[in-house]
Amino acid sequence: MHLRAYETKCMSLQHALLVSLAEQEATGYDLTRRFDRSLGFFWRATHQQIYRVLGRMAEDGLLAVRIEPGEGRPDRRVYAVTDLGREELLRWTREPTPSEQLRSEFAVKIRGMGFGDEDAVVADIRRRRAEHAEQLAYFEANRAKHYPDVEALTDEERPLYAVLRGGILTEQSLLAWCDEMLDLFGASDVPVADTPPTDIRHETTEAPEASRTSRRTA
Amino acid sequence: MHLRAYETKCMSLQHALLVSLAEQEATGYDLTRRFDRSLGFFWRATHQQIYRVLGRMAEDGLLAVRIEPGEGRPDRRVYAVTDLGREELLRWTREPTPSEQLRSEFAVKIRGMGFGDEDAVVADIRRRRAEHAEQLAYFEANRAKHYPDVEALTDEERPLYAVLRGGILTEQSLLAWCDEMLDLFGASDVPVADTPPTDIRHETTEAPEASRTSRRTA
DNA sequence: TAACCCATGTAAACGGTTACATGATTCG
DNA sequence: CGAATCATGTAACCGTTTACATGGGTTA
Repeated sequence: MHLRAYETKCMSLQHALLVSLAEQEATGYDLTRRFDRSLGFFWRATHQQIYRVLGRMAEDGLLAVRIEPGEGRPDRRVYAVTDLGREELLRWTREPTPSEQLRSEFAVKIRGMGFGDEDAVVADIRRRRAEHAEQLAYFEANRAKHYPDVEALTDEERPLYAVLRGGILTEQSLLAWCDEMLDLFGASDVPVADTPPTDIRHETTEAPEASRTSRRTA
Repeated sequence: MHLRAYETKCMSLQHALLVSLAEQEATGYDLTRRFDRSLGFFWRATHQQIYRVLGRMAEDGLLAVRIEPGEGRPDRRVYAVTDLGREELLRWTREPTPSEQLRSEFAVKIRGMGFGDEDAVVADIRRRRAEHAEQLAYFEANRAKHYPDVEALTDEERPLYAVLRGGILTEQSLLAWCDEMLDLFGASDVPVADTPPTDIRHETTEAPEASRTSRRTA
């Protein structure tokens, strides 16, 4: 069978889909919702993109499609990983993952703040601090709920926990950066008002939860 | 004057170029090298892309071009920010910066490791740990050299320092994540060999505290 | 009855990457 | 003499985003 040229390059949505479908077969619609939730924090994708890539993967034999006729609504096209797909998954885990270069418009703006409205940039830092605090609280609540005891993790849970910890560490780091900058630019005296102490750690069982639409991590 | 549709959208390379040119006028070639260096860790761009965007920005009146004839080699096209460009820069600093969704193939791979070669993934974690340690050491050396005293920073230096700290915190966080995962997946007994304790910290000569990224509380 | 969910798609535009091309100068 | 530097570009491709489209079922 032929290999498309781009299969050798990044093409990561494909692998994200393979992982998600290896966990559980699904339709494009299902996957879209999964990407809106747990997986979505680390890899976002729109339904248009997902449908297109699913189609290509099926063509390439990585996925098998089963069509469930729907009355009135369009047929459900349920995708499952084939043997070839599993081989590709195995191959992929064996190759080194290139370090993604971080690309931060925020950092560029900080760097350029001297040429613009400094007060506005400081306000933006404060706004983002609140965002990161909220996201962190959400992750932490998730962790406390699903993985209360690190020692008791099963083999299946461990990778999910690891990824969640990645999110937590990332948010903690961004939050700490914002705090440091607010201190540096002399704006720490303005009350932040909305979020409790920055560093929510492990055993804490309180966790606000609050304004979150999506929950759960499958 | 007309506005292109995409000026209202992200279009961030444009702003990165505005910032860089506001600091110092330059040719496309100069900018390419700048993006390979300091600025490049937070925003990478190839020369092709830079030339294209520079051309468009000049068309739109954000930049002025001065042509210095070169003998033999192509003319130097030196770009400088116009008043309109400075206005755009000001406008940009006043609008909130959308949180960039992080997109990590690495996280996806961790999540899917159960369907692939787990040992290979653990090896990959170890490899990336070393990369982050190296990058962190580089940043930290940079900081020690250029900004040895936080209290003594000038107004011009402060944003540059802030951005560098962002890089340091990011790398510390990724490094801590790798360490945590190596511990979690029971591979910490394999010697890492190359880098000293995770947490290189600022002036603080206090206790190391080991793999922890953020401190502080508002 | 209005809004949202299910479920699929097409089309166009844009941003970014890679490959290819040119040609003089300087340095080891 | 070969490699790297200076300095600019074209062309093609790919991934991603946004807008638009369809149409029945469920719920407030």
